[in-house]
Amino acid sequence: MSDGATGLIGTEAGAGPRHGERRRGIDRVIVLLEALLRHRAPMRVGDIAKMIGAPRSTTYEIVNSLLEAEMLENVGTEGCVYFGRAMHLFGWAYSHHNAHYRRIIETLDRMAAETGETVQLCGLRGNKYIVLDCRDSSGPFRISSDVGVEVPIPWTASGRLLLGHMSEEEVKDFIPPGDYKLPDGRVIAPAEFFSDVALARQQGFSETAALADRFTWCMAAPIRDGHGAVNKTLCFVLPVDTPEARRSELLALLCERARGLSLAGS
Amino acid sequence: MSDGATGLIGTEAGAGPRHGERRRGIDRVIVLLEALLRHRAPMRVGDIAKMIGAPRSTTYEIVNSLLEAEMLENVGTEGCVYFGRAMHLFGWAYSHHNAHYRRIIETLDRMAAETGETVQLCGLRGNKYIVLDCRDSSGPFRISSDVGVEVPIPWTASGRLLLGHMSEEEVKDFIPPGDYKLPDGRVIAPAEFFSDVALARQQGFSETAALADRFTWCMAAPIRDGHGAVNKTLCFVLPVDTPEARRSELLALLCERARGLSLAGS
DNA sequence: ACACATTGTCCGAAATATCAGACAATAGCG
DNA sequence: CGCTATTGTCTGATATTTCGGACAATGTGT
Repeated sequence: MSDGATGLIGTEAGAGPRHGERRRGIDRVIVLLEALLRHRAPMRVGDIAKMIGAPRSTTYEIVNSLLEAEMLENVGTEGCVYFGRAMHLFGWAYSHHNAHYRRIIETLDRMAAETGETVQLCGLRGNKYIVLDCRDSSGPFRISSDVGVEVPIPWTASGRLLLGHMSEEEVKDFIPPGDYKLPDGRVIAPAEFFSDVALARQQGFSETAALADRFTWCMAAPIRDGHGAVNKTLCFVLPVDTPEARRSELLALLCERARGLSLAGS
Repeated sequence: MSDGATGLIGTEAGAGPRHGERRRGIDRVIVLLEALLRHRAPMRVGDIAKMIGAPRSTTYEIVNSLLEAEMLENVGTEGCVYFGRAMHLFGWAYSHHNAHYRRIIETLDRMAAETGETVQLCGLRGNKYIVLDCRDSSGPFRISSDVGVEVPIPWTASGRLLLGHMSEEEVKDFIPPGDYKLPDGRVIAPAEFFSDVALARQQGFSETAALADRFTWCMAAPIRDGHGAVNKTLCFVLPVDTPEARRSELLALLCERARGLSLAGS
């Protein structure tokens, strides 16, 4: 999925209110949509209610309103709902409105076509890493990239760049201790991660191998905003056994394109 | 944009309530998002309030909540807001969850790459036509396709297929009389449109020239669901002077791919 | 400088949403 | 079949949201 992570990070959207605590409908809507995104699959209304800690009748009311608006839609025959067409339209409006983002999308398309590899646009969401957009390779090694899935930052090449503006202390406070444990049980020493962050900052790119996914090699380069800040990265996700010469070539391309997408002043 | 229409159809989302009529926050959210989608550009909060007929303080409250949730984001320096990153993530979840939709997206990609033309997935929204997804051509004749923009049905090749399940009477009642007037002032006779619908139903495809846009030729083929219903179409938007041989070739490809995307039972 | 318009926030009372629970219908299990 | 669980909807009173208006600050135009 993201910088090669292959597992769904199961975190319940458990920020439900104490029993009886009233919440505005709007806040319920927001929590419901977040929970559904985290779940990544259609859910029954009763389960949604349990998941977000809302009364069943309220949840039905909200879901029915969102169904009517096509922000949700019914899926299958067992009373499940998931995101609806309207979300796709809103999302398209978001991603195609902004000229910069459009350039990013075109770059993703071009790079995937030119190289036959998986290309991703990545960023942070809270204290987690996410893939924001992706063009999968058309080659035999297909990475299944889950846009929007939250992944622990230390698992990722991008993460090492995206925290470059933070001091060691700040990074330490930002990342939950449990996030240093990889999917296969290995643990990244925080000190090692901090020096990776420093190295990425100095080099202007970052590479990781077999962290989130034992079979992938990930490389990331920063896209800088007008103030020099890095809040998005451009990444390749490669088979771990990609020859070094090929990797060098791809890294050079990645850095060049990311630099091209960086805004003036950087 | 859609089946070649080149103008933004300015319709105010003027279904605001009578003054003083209380509305739930949720309903306000839905109306606000719809209005913003119709507007297609960032708006100031005061203007949104006017547009949807809501009190300014309520609108500020709602916008602030949606900003916090990243469903909206600030744009520029003049207090404008537009859709936010969370929408993109919700939309991606929608369009990549469903295996059928994923196949459609892949087909769009492939057809655009193979032909160098603009390919669209189209459908209805209420009594208007919209482009649901699109892959623009990489050639010199770039169609600017606005996914989500509502367009009068008689302006489009797809529209002639999407109403195929309706009787003449039903079509007549469904389409507002003003929708037969083209962007350049010409008027389509309803009787002519009805027979176009019948012909499209019989032929299993539809072609129009220079309707929504004087410079484009549009062809559409139906994607049938498991019950044989047509609620999506696959389209090409071509330069109006495309040679007939080329058009025949593209039409054959279009029909074949649309058939391939149609679900069993059709 | 002045006048007017807009922005973002705050306020309080009337309107009503939200909650917890109930009900009927349906589904699933032993 | 009986029992339990779940679903979708309905109910009414308390909690609180929504509305219209006000205020201070800022912006715009003459």
